[in-house]
Order: sequence, then C-alpha cells, then structure tokens
Amino acid sequence: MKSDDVLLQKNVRIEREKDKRERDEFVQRMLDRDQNKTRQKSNDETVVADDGEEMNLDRLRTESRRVYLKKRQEREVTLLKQSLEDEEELFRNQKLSTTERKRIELGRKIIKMVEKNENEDENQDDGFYRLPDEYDEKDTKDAQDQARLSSRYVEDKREKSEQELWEESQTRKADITHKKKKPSNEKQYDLVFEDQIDFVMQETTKGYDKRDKKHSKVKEMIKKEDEDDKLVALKPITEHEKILAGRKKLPVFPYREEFLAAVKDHQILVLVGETGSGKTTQIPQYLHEIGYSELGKIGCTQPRRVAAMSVAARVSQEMNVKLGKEVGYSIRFENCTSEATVIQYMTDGMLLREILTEPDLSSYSCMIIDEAHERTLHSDILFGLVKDIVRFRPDLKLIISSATMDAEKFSKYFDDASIFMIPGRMFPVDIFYTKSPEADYVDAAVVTVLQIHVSQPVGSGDVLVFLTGQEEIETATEILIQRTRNLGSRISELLICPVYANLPSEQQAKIFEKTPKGARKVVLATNIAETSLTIDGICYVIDTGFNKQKSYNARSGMESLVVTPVSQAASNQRAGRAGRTAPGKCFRLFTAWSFQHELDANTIPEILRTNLGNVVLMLKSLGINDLIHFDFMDKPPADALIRSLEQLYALGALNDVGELTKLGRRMAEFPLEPMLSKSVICSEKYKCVSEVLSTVAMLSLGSSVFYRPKEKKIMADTARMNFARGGGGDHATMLRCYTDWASTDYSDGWCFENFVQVRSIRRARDIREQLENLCERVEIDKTVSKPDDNDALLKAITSGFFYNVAKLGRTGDYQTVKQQRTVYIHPSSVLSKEEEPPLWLVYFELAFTTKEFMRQVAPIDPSWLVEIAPHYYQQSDVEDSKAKKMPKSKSRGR
DNA sequence: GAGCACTGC
Repeated sequence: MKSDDVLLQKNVRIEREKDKRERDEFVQRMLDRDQNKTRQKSNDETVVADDGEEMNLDRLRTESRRVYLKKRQEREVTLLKQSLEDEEELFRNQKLSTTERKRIELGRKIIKMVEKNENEDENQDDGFYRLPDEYDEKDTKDAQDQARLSSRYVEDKREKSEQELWEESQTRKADITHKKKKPSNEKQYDLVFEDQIDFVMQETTKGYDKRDKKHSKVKEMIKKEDEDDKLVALKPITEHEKILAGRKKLPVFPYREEFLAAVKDHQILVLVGETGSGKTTQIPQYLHEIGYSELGKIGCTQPRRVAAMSVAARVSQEMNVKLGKEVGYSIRFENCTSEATVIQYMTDGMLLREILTEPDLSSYSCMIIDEAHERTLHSDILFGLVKDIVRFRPDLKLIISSATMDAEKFSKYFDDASIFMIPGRMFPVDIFYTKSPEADYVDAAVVTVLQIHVSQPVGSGDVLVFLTGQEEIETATEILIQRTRNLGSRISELLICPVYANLPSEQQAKIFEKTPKGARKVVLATNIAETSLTIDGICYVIDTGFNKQKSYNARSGMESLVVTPVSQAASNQRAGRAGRTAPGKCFRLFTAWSFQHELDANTIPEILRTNLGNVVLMLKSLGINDLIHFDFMDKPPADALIRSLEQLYALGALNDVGELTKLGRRMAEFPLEPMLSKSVICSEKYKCVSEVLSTVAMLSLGSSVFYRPKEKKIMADTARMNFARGGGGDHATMLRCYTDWASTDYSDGWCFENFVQVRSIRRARDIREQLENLCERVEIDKTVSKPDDNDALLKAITSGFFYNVAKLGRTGDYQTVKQQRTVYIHPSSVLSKEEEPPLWLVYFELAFTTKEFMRQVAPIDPSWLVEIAPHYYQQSDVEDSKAKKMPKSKSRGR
C-alpha cells in the first residue's frame, strides 16, 4: 500500500503533458520490447507475419459482415423493384384499389431511400474497405445468383395471367381466408411480407444409427444379454441396475477400450463427440474406473453453472455415491466437493480461479475441457494456460472435447494432437431454405409458424423459433395471438410461450410444461435455447438467421450489442434442436445461397470482441508478462490489449514497465472488472467499505434490477424514484435499494412492492457476500462504514472510474473528458429527468445503441478528480469549468 | 424518452 501512495505522490509532481508523454512512452516501450522479442523469435518462427495477418483477418471479418448486410439489402431492393414493376402493370390497368396504389408509392420511396443511402456508403467506402480479390469474386457470384433469381421471376410472371394476379391481390385483402391455403409453389408478389413462404428442402442431417455399425452390433449384444437375463431370472432389477444398463446403451460405450488406450498413448487428445453421445458423463467415469483417480482428481469443465451441477448429480447417481463425496462440483458461490472427491465438475471460470492458486494443477491427473467449441472467454484463456502446463507436467492427461467442426483447429493448436471420434445420438433433421430472401424475418417467422401449424398434423411436435431479443419476441407473440384469434376455431389450439433470460422464472417454467393433446406449443426464444436450456418435444425449428452479439471497439472503449447474422455452426446447432426426440424439420428464413456464401463458418470467439481488462490482469497475476505473444488460439487485436494495459497502468495496477504492482495483485483477487476492484480497495480510504461493497455488487449485475412491466410503468418509476431521493445519482439509488431490501431481512414481498427483480437482487447479495469474504484476504477492514454519506461513496467510486468522467458542455450535451466524445445520459438513469443536470458526472459504462449513452451515472465534484487522480487531472481542468458554471446554469433556460 | 443476446468469476 505504501508503494502505491508513493506512486501517487510522485505523479502529483508530474506536469500533465509530461505525464501524457510518459504514458505514450510506456505504451511505446511495451510495443518495442515485444517487437524486439518478436525479432529474436522470428528467426525460427514467423510471428510477425502471423500478427499482421491476424489484424487483417479481423478487419476481413468486419468487412465480410458489412458486405453481407449490404448485399442482403441490395437483393431485397431488386426483389422489391420486381414486384413493384409487376404491380405497376396492374396500376396502369386500373385494377388496383387506392390502398394498394399508396403501397406502391411507398415502395418507390423506400427504394429511393435505400439507393441513396447506398450511394453515400459507397463514397465513404472508397479506398478504405475494398478488398480486391475476394470482393470481386463474391460480386460475380452474387450477380450470377441475382440473374438466376430474376430469370425465375420472369418465368413465373409468364405463367400468371393478369386475371390471376388481380385475384391474388384481392386475396391479400382478405386476411383470414388466405391463411388457410395449403402451401403452394405460386410466388405471390408482395411488398410487405404477409403471405405464404416458399421453402426448398436442401439437405438432411445425418441420423446416427445407419452409419454406426459398431454401435448396432453392441446394441444387439446388449439386447441378447437382456433377453438372457430375463430368461435366467425374473427377479425385479433395482433402480441402480437400470441406470447401469442405460450406461451401456450410450453411443460412447462401444468405444470405451479404444478410448482408454488412446489416452494411455497420448497426453493430449481432442475428443469429438456429437451431442447425445454421453461423453460428458461417461468419460470421467471411464478414467476413474481404470485408476487415473488414484493419481489425482479428474476434472471436467463446463461453460455453464447448471450444466456442471446437473452432470455431477447424474454421475453421482450412476456411481451410486452421494453428491459432493466422490463426485462433486464447484461453481461460484457453491463448492460441493470434499476430501473424497475424485471426479470434479466445474465451470471454466472456476478452474481459472483455481489456477491462480494452483498454477500447475497438481491435484489433477486428468483435465477435460468440455464444450470447447463454444469458445467462451474463459475456455480460450484456459487453452493457452493448459497447453503450457502440459509441457512441464508430462503425467497430466488433457482431453479437449468439442463438436465436429473445430476438431482440426484444436488438434493443430495443441501440437497436432490426435482426434478421437464418437458418433452422437441424433435423429435426422430435414433442412429447408427459403427460395428468396425475406425482408422482415419476424413476420416471416410468424407466417412460417402458422404454415407449420396448419399443414403438419397436430401432435407431430412443437415449434421452436429463434429470434434476437425480448422486443422481437414480444411483437411476434402479439402478432401470433392476433392472427390465431382471427382464425378462431378453424385451427387447433396454439400455445405461445416466450423465453428469454430476463423473463421471470415462473413464466420461463411454462415452456417445460407438457403440451396438452390436440394443441401445439410454439416457443419463441432468444439464443438462450441454443445451448442453455433444452426443451423436449421440439420437432420444428424456425431459424431467422440472426442473433444479438456483443462487439467491442477498443479505440473508443465502447461496447455495443448488434443484431448480427449467425454463423453456419450456430445455425446447425439450432437445427439440431429439432432432432432430439424424433426426426425433425428446420426452416431457415434465408436462402441456401446465403448460408453457403454469406454466413461465417464459425462464430467469432468472445475473446476477440470483448474488453480484456480482466483477462490482462489475471494473466499478469499469473506471471505472464508478454501478453502480445501469449499463445492464444485466436489472438485478440493488439489495440484491445494495449488499451487494457494502459487502463491498468492508469489505475495503478501496473507499474511503468508493465509489471503487476501490489495494488494490482490485490485487485486480481476480486472477481470483478478492474475498475470495480479498485473502487472496493479504495473504499477503505474513504471509510465506506460496506456501502461500496453493496453498490459494486449491484453494479456488477449487468442486467437491470428494476423491473418495469408495460402496464405499470408509472408505478414502477415512482417506486424507483423513492430510492433516488437523497441524491447521489444511480449509484446511491442502487445502494439505497439494496440496504432497504437488506433491512427487511431480504424479503420477497418487499421486492414485489418496489418493482425489484428478486432474482437479480438475490444475486447481488451472493456477490456481496463473496466480496466481503475476499476483503479479509486482501486485508481490507470491512467494518468501516459511513451510512448516508454520498460523497464518501462517490469518491470511492471515482477512484476506480476517474477514466469515465463527462462534463456538461455549452450545448447542453456531455463530453467525455478523456476523448472529448459527445455522450448522453441514458434515459433509464434517475438523472435523466433532472431539471438541472449536474456539471460533472462519473459513469459506469458507455453503450452504443441509438446514441452513445452513459449508463449508471452519478454527479461528482470536479475537485475530487485532482485529489483522487492527480496523475490524470490538473487544477486547471477543474477551474476552467467552474468559470463556465455561473453564466451557464442561468442562460440555459429549460 | 430509450430498450438489456447469453454466459462466467
């Protein structure tokens, strides 16, 4: 701690410019050092080239998405034009109603607008993004495709007489009747999508049984055994025996001996097991049975908490032991293991934390990294670490378990490790594509649902629709309810169940209820249904081809959530959801051509699109100093790494040669973003540890604690404003909310009355407890507290977030102090309605949606900045604004 | 007066 103070004092003396220069030098030094190392290395390796290529690749990916969206738009316009031309002929013949005339005019306008935008785009693009080879090649392909598309349209056009077209336009008006039509091959020329969609069946995913002779042989064997058993003794079998028999029927079972032999021969093994092969439950047991558990624990990581828990429970049942004894799991807030544990399931983040205290994994004899293809941030770091550990621990067996697509890549990364394949247990799924692109995928999805419901027998299976977010799900639900109501009793019952993570859990439970006879269930889900939860009875999947993805811009430090086309891998994963219990069908709302040419093969790994502050701090505290050349499977952009290093330096977690300081070491102990950790550590100085802990716990929740149902918006808002009374912005609001809840002895009823999400705030409580326990380890006296002192709280917050300060400018907008970027208070903030907005703000995060918004803001006194971060702020910065303050607050009449 | 996909420590 003393050294930190010295550092701060030293910094006081540094002039601001000098300081800036120093920072630049620091970054430069880091770069130089790394480059020198590269040069040394590059004699035998071509790291430099790799590095450059990596950057280009990244740019390529962004570019390909741009091209994708643009092309999609272009084709929509072409189609729009064609259908318009068509209708125009009718227009001339005076056979259209006035509404349809209006619609055509509207269509023309849209086309003009889009074309205008495109031209602007092109002008901007010149010289920047054009990537000669690939772009041109794609262009021609696209042109061919379009030519093909249009020729089809010409043919279609000839087939239809004017009379028919007129009839069709009449049919369109009669909304109810046309829905009952059977799917046909006639294409209807619609501007707005509201009719049938044509699908083409393109392929069928392979089922498991036919290609797997080995498996069927064993099945016969078991069947025979079973029959023998029945003949020999008719005694009832116990529950456990039944489970054991079930184990033998899993697709992995016939490969047991082969697999164990492979493990014996190879230290690293890439295991390709398709879904339903039983690998997650069986492999650790096999390793245990053959005796690896005597050398050390068998670990198995999962990307999700629930998975770790449920798999551990299942395995303990199979082994007939109590959960938490021989078989256990460890996840955040819950350690269900003991001295006796030999098979341990855990989340990948938990293993990372474990590596911090046990860098060589010495208590393990085998480590299985499951679901590696998901490429979570945590598992990506694990790959790098584990690859290194394996080198100096030849006795450690490493198994990387992944789905089919990435196996080669994993094998290559792990020094050409051998690949072991296990077939899965999946039913075939027919894949359908649309004949032409759909403009409005939400509407298209709704129509497809109705099409399936009408044309497929009820009882043949439920429908699962993938949409991008809560809003879309809500609109889709409304449209569906309305249309089914219009159809009335002419169709059988359709149960509509929305699912997304923010939905209260009682409503989420609805999707698991069994579908009553004579009805069909439609589940409208976000990508939560892709991996996190499985629903039985789904036989039809509708894939819109989009999801929301986080992206991070290192230069501006801004995260944004964007609707993005899914990858081929993700789309296949979605399709797979239809074939879990019976053969299924998957309807993709895009063309087969787009699937092949426009979708990326794999989703961009998380590590390439996230803020790396935490990752860098963790690696540094593991003693890995050369981050630029850390063996990442996909290297994060150098920009992002440097920005994180710079930020950690500013926070005092790194010294001027990029080494971890004592403060940094303490910060790394907390499972928090670096800025939040810093606030916690500094809270002791301002004597408000308890308050900061609660606030930080609430801040780190991510999602909103305040529940806001549509029909009770005003009540919910007033409830929230109650907490805002007393000032201190969103931070103090959250704190008061938490303390009030705590004072009611954590009552659920209180949450209900105050429109607070029970699930979220309970999580805050867990986090707070965990942080409190960690305080002891980093020697923070957690008892000091200053209730109702906003200044103390905000000073502690500011010591972590002095980077995120914005100042009210003359125009009435805020500008960030660091980058002079114009930003706005998010409307969800309690300060957004303030008559007189504070001059200086500290914000928790920037999020780009429609504008650049600051989320979770609090007013501060600019003089604190000089006090707290003298190496960043100078007296002159602060005085400057005080001078402006007097005339402005009056002249800016609101 | 806008909008929060999903995990995880």
